[in-house]
Amino acid sequence: MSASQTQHRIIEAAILVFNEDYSAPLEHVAEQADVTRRTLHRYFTGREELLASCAQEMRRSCQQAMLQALNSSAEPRKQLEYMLYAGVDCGAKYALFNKLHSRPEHHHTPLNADCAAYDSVCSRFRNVITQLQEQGAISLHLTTAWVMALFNGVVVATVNAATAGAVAPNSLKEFAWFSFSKGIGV
Amino acid sequence: MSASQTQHRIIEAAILVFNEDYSAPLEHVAEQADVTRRTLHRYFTGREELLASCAQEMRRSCQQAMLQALNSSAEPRKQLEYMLYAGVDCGAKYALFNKLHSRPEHHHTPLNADCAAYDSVCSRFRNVITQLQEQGAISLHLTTAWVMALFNGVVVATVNAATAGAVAPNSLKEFAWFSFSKGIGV
DNA sequence: TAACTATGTCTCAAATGTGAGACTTTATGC
DNA sequence: GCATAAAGTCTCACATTTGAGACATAGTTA
Repeated sequence: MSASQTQHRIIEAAILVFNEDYSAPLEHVAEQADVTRRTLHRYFTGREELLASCAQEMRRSCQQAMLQALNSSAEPRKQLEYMLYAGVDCGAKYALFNKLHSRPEHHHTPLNADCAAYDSVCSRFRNVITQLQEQGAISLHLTTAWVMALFNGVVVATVNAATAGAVAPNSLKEFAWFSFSKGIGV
Repeated sequence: MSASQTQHRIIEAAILVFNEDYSAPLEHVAEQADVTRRTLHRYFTGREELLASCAQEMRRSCQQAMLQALNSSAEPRKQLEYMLYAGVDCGAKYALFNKLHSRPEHHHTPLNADCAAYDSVCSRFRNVITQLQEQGAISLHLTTAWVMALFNGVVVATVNAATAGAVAPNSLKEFAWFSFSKGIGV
């Protein structure tokens, strides 16, 4: 196993664990990554540094997936659909990315690259929703904030359904888009 | 402040905090409850005991609300609607109740009153969904597991929207039911 | 007011989590 | 197979969290 591979595996494990339990001991992360705590500490001096790496990875992954979704079509309806698939694909990354940036104790500043990326994604999202509302594709009585909250809720539902194994993985995206699109009146 | 009042306030605070961060230090719970950690420890000898009290309160509250919802109507469609409102009203209690009982590390046993209550609620839920599917009110290609996952996702969405203050509280239930009911094809 | 109760303050010991040094073992590539 | 890198083991010091005793203080009620 190469060094960067292990490092990446630890980050992925950390995102899974912290999404479930933000203050979980690093031992749990190490177990999830299938390494010892000693190895984890060789790559990350502490929780702060690990969290920073997670934040960076979540930003990179989510931003990339969302931008690709937006570039896949010029039609807002398709853009929204692909954004949902992107969120589902990112899974825990997307869930934690959102969770951390919408906490009351989160110190938001556009100077931080992660915050800027979050803002950017939210802004693009809002634009798509606004466009759909203008063309009457989204029920008018729903607010943009609710549509975004629902979007996140649907992603959380897929993450939970996937980890619980209660829903066939190849049906997840279909179910998610069906429920979300109908749920906002598209 | 009477003793039982304080005790209850601590439990409510703990449910809010643990729903956000399961391994949060008890200091955070004390802060949320607006008491000192010393006071918290007078009521609960430790984390385990506090968690047990939370589990009991979540069970009591969720079960009561769900049963009331089911008893409000004989029509499955109405029952489902009231169950969603019940979930939204319970908020973090419902969210954490679910979270804890659907964890892989959770040791499920029907002998435990909390587990039994969870099973009971799930079972009643499944019955309602099955009835609706039989009368063709729910899209046939959706599985029961997905409908339940979506239900939980919508409740999570309302909890987040409420704590973020992004959606007017008096619109939440209406939005939630609109999105959920359309989302499953009712 | 006096007695009682609930809570806060200060303190401390035990438990748990954290970070890293020193060395060994296991993979990996040449 | 040998050199090297990566990961494990054992160990320890330090920080944080946890649980509770001793006592002071505020609020409540007889």
